[in-house]
Amino acid sequence: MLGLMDSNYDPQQIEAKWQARWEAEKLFESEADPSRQKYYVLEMLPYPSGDIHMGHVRNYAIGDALARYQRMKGYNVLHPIGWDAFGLPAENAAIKSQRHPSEFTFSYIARMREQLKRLGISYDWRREVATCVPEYYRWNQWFFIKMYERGLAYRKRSRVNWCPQCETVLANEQVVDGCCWRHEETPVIERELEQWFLKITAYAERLLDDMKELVRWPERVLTMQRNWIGKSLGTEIDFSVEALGERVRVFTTRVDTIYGCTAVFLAPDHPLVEKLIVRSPWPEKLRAEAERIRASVVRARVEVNLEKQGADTGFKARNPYNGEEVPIWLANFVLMEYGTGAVMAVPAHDQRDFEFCRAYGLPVRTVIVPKDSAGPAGGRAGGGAAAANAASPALAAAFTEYGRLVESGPYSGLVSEEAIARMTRDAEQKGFGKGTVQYRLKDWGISRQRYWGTPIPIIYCPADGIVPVPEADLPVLLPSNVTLTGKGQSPLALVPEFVHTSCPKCGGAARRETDTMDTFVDSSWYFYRYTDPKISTAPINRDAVRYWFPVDQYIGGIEHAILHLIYMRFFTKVMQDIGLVDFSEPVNRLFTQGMVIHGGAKMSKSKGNVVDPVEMCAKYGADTVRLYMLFAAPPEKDLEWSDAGIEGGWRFLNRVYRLVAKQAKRLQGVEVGEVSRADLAPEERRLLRKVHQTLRHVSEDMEERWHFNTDIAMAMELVNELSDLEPAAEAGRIRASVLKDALSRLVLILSLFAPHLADEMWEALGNPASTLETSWPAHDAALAAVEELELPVQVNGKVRARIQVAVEALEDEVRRRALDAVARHLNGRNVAKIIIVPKKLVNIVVK
RNA sequence: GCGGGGGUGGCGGAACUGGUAGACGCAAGGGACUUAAAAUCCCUUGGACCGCAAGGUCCGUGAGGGUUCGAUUCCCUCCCUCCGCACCA
Repeated sequence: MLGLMDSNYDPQQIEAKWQARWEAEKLFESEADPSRQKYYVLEMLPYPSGDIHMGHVRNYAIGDALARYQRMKGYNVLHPIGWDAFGLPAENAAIKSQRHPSEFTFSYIARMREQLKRLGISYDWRREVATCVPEYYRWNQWFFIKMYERGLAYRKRSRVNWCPQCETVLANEQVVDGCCWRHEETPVIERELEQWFLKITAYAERLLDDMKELVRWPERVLTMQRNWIGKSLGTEIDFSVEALGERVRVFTTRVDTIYGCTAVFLAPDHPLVEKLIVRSPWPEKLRAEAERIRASVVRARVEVNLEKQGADTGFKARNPYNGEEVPIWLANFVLMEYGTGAVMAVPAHDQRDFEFCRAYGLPVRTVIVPKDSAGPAGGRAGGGAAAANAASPALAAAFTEYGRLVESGPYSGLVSEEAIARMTRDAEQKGFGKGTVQYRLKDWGISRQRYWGTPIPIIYCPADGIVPVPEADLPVLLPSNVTLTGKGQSPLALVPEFVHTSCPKCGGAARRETDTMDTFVDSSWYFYRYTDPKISTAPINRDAVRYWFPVDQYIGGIEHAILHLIYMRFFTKVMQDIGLVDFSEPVNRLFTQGMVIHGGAKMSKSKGNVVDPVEMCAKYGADTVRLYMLFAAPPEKDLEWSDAGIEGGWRFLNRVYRLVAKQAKRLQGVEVGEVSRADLAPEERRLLRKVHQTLRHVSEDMEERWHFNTDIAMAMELVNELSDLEPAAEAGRIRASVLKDALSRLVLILSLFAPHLADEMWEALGNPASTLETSWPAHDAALAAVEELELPVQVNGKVRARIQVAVEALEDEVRRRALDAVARHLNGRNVAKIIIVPKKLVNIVVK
């Protein structure tokens, strides 16, 4: 005799019992098996911050519902978890308390692991990965060296975001509105540092192109990535600076406007600026101007809508198209990091140039008119353009659209599109320019002046220069005896035995790189490691990857749309080029869940609005918490936490428990046979109809839509129906076998959302195995079907009556019944048309 | 400014491909059980109006227009809100 249920629902006891049993029976473990179809469910790995929060619970409850469903559907499911274990928070905590970051990290991992286990998520814990152990990070180093060998990792001096409070570099993503994410009042300043970069820009085109494979990714994420990459087609044009015998190259997407160019603007840190200063009759003054403008660029990163500032260099550049000389100005809105760091100023057709030129009294010359404007056909010089130019001081804004060229020499009369093509070709033929592609995407700066990360495996030798650590010498271990000061300098630089080494090439004294890697490197490939987490001869096991990849479903927060989710795609492409994998995109389907908010704001310690999942589990049990996380909102939307709401979930599970507990004893030994519609009593029919309708809804929803809130709502309706029919069951009008069939299917549905309770009830109904080992039940369309339905009858679109008709009722009958039902609303008017939508409604149109 | 979500009862939300708006849950009110409370169970619950009642009428998915027999759903204009990017040439 299998266990029977107590009269009271005790989630603590039930959940402990089933978690122990699942673990003992290794229910969540899976192995590659080519004879079976696989399904890889992946959730974004958490940072071990100490405690799980509701956002985690939501993420993992979604993943677990899917993992359980796919397992019951017969797939060989891989469902792993790990730890994004390097990072600044542990280092800061360590500085504060004079302990070691690894202490924090590992104790937090242990704590969070227990918390996750308390939730009963179906993870294969044998595959757990922590990114801060040498067995893992050595492969970060290995990837780095592979990239270095291919020219994809390089070193250059560059500007970094620096927080004066933290005294350390911040990643771009740690800069919020120009300020430090941890010191919201502290503006980030710029510093120049030697940095290691990964050449993600070399993959810009493939990152864009392969998006066509990502048909199962949210459009939102793809759009964000597309904008982030920011491809734009344009033309580079050389202007000659005859006074210096130099050329300055500008980038423009609107070469068609070049006859309207009235200046050339340089970024204040453009390399030409120094040469101009040297040759200037007023070098001191120009240098001071350049400094002033440069400072205002820095400020522009903090403040929005900064005023345009500039300075005339006194030099001129010649426009190769019309031979005209225009002044060279420094401008604070021109960025050295984009394009060539120099632009041609066309105030009539670019809003920024317009504002600048107006502020400094530079001329504005119209060379594009609207295509449909009534100017002289062919746009010969004079006429419309002259009139437009005469009026230009009154112009309120630049005309930035495509149009027709005027006053543009041989190109006058062309439309912009045509002019761009022809003028670019001419520039190429005459050798003063070329068509080109620019991206906003910048190379990924991965150097961090921090301790708690992967050491960059590079040695600097006075004789041999930059020398990568040989593969055989990996890993470069992170030393443990460091002093963490948080004072701006790489902590590793203060560890002599780490820094001092010998050159792998010449054996002479050399020193190591002391920066560590951005932790986004760690998370760019961790999901490969799960397929064989212990492999020590290579970063990944190719056979295992071949079987398990691609990830069928990835689930996580939208905040990683252009960070982790683009780095991860980049890494896979590099891995493809190295020959590690034979595909270019690692994730088939991506799902981004909404945030958990409370009192209108994202839960956070600083706002004091955090609801602790551990406390909630102690109060209601994991099943209730998980159920509520799935019920309160569709998963892609933000979810507002509600104390009353979770009470509702708790009440529902109690109702189900009582319902099943009451019947379990008499149903335990009952055989459930095949039922056919014909031999069902009316109340049996009614019950099974609801059962199969619910099952149909949930089955369809789990495949595609994932509106778990509606699945649970349907399960609640089914429970309501069961309660309503309880008297009929007690009176024997519903046979035990039918009732057991209904309850069994309800339990299997609930096992996706409240697995512990489901297994408890499943056992009490006489089943020795877990719900997870049971096949997902098919729904019976005949049983789900309705025989009779209520049709609304509209008159001119307004519901005036409802009629009961048999599903198979003929149109004639429906029409006749409908007309009868609304006779009094027709009062003599002519029926113009009757629209019958089968099984939906009747609409009678009268005049 | 550009790009992308979103706006439905007192609240969270449902309505999947243009076909009964408000499923399910919460909250609220009433009732049953109880000495009482908790728990549980039952009933009511978008708004306005008519009716003793049975029942009925009108309005209603951010606003205004349009297409359609029929619009929360499609089209146009606008408002509000959230998110991302933001002087990218």
